[in-house]
Amino acid sequence: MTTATETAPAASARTRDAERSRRAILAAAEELFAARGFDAASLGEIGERAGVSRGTPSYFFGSKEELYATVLERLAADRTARLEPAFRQLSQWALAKAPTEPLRAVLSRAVGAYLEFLRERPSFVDVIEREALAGGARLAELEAPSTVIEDAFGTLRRRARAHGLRSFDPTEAVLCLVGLAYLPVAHRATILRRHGLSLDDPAFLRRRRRHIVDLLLHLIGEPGSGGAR
Amino acid sequence: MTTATETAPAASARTRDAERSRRAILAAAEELFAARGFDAASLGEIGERAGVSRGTPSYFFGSKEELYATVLERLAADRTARLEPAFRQLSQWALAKAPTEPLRAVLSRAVGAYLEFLRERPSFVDVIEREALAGGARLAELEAPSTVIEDAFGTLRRRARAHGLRSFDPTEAVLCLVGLAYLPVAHRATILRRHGLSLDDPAFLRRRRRHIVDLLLHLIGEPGSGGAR
DNA sequence: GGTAACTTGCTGAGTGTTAAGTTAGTTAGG
DNA sequence: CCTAACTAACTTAACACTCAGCAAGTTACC
Repeated sequence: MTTATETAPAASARTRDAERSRRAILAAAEELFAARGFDAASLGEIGERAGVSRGTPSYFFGSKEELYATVLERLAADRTARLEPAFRQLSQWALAKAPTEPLRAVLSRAVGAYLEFLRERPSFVDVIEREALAGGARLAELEAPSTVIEDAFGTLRRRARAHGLRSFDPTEAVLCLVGLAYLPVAHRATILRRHGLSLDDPAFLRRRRRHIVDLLLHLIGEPGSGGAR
Repeated sequence: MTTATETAPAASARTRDAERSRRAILAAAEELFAARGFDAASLGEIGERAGVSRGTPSYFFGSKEELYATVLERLAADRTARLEPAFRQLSQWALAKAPTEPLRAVLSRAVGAYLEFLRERPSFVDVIEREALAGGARLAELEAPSTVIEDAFGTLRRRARAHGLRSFDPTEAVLCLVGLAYLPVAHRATILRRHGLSLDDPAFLRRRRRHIVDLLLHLIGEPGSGGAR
């Protein structure tokens, strides 16, 4: 499995670019940490996938541990950036005196953003799953824990009475959303496959989104949450 | 960290008992495969925890792979044995012409059994999570896939009209139950801890059970599922 | 004494980290 | 403009370690 770089030495641009190398190493590390876990992902393979040598990841990031921390930070930042718009709209809906939109519409966009993010970035789910299995110590070291979802449901809860909602527990809402959204991604290779479902099927994702919104509205206590599918 | 076995050679009963050793090895292997995963769990440590030597696990189970397969089989069998009674009652409720109990009661027992099993046997959840992360190839090799939950919801769906239930999708019900029940166990070290919750808190487990039953009844379409908490 | 139930020594493969070596880019001085 | 001096960006090699699997040995029990 040797790469044929020697046979094409002058062709491809083999220029030195630290930023490019850093990014390539981070991307490779994210994939491999997600696929194999911290211990089983070797710096050699990370370097190989990034197109650099065995020692380069250490050269740039100091240690495997620091490289991993950087991967975690990038994942958290990307998640926040992706979810913030939709979930801030949810908070704003709750804060409005007379919202112009139905709650279902705003909530559906938030759930949709979450599902899309998880689907586009399965590495995120895998790394988080592995963190959970490892005790979550490294994840807890993150300084920016990203509470976008918690904040939105917290605001919604505080303004529940004003909108005729139940006095639901925001934590339960978070557990509900996360549980239902994570599972199909985390278990795409086991449970989902056993039921003949796939994350690549848009119809399944649409159903799942509507389903989650339905359950959340029921939990939150939106009056019109029952009825036909 | 050497054990002081040499200083007390004759005292403890060091009798030879193949069946006892097998069981001890299986238990140790389950714990370590759950805690560290297939690759990172070493046969040496498994032997140490089981009170035998490095080579004994291989002696009894041939290879690490076969030992792992045996652990998987035992987990699946234990799960089936534990869930079958409660979920069969659910099927029987659906098959009955005029059930004497409300659906909520039977469903609550089934959900309760599932939650209790997961809580008592976190190794089960961890091993399954690791299987999902590893692609689930080894899990798929199991000959007895254990469809207790699927069967119950399938029967319920087939008899839905007779009980005034919605024509719900049984797979969605499974995903809902599994997602909501797995998450708190799988992420006990991350999400749960961050929200100050613990699986050791009986009140939390009771709330969770009621919550899951509520959402399932809503999904299934039980008319009286709404209302006060 | 014979066999099942183990234990111990060995081997080859693979790991993270470090240190030394090498090469490409950059810049200052003429 | 040109080139020598310098620095940043890597590569290669070595070290100390762990592991699974095998083979050979040892011990306990019928």
